[in-house]
Amino acid sequence: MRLVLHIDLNAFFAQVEINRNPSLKGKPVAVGGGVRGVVSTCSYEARHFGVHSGMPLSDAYKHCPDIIMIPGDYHEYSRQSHLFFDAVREIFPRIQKASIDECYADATEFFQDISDDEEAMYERLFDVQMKLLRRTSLKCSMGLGHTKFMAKMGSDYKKPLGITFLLTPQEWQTKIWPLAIGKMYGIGEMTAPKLEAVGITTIGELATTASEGARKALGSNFDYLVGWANGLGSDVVSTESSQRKSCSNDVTLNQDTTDYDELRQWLVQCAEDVARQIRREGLVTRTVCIKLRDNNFYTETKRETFEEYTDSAETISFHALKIFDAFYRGQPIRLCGVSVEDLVKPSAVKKNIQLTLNEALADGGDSGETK
DNA sequence: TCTGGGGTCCTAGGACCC
DNA sequence: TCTGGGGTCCTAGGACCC
Repeated sequence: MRLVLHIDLNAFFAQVEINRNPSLKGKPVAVGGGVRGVVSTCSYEARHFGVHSGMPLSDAYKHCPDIIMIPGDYHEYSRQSHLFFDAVREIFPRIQKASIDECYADATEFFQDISDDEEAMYERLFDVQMKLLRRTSLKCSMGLGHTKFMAKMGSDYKKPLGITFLLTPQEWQTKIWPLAIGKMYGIGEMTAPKLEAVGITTIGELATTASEGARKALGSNFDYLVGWANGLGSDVVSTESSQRKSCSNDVTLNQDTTDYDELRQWLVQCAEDVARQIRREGLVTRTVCIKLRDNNFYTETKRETFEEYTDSAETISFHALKIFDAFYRGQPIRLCGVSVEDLVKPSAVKKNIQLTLNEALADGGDSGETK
């Protein structure tokens, strides 16, 4: 059986901020901002006050009036993420990045000589954790199991700096089965209440269910989720970095607006940002989508697919505005944005691609900016 | 001063073609 | 003159995750 390790950077953004400003150490710190923003990540001290990611800033201040709010520096987080995972890769050559702050590693060979001695394995993993901490000043927690799902549940089990083994059915059933169903990766805030309504409140209850109600609540996801709850699932750590499929930029306005021209200007700005990003990455698109969220938090998306692939800001803006004109009805808008889908490398496109002259010139260069 | 921003995957239905 | 079946593409939205 393969051994899969999941590594999760604990309160990653907050850690980065504390590392570069040690006076924040031991204090309730949150990364987040904007007039109508939410907490992106917060320190464990802030969590003691009940603050958590996704919480509106106004609520965070209510829970913890002294919270130190820091606007995010995502370039820096991305840079440190790369440094961290480069360090991981030196120890585990086969890793699969799952997000900016977590990855899976194939640890089968790493433990090959001691795979029957959990104590020795634990010590070896603890050494890795400390080595990574010394090297990057970043704390991580780790989970070890036979599938990616098991490893993921393990790294979440104890934070920060936790190490959790889920290698035997006993470990799995004593540690994971008692957890609330909402703690299961893959069960979100829409599905958890449905399962609770049919009497399934823990992961163990899902694992052993024979309930028709549960089958109905989960629909086509029933089989694999019950499998996961029983420790089944994929153990394939895929090392190739996957090509991104979409790129988006949206903005929550400081105040709701019905101003047609203002909304158009925001959309153009979002379209330009998206075009800049895909050009930087050497990608082209043929589907443009706009998103509008109204004052009731009702969100609509509309998209259009066209013949020719493009990376032109003008073309993307043109389509975004065309869609907007066709369906905006004057309701107060709190968020608008543009995304592009069907992203591909130009070389993968058989049909002729329309690149503007400027953008074609910028293609090999550093700056994708035109006009 | 309720509810960010950036993603992924999936589903269902309609249009269209043979 | 009453209506198949299969396949693909496109669209809109749901759910989830960090």
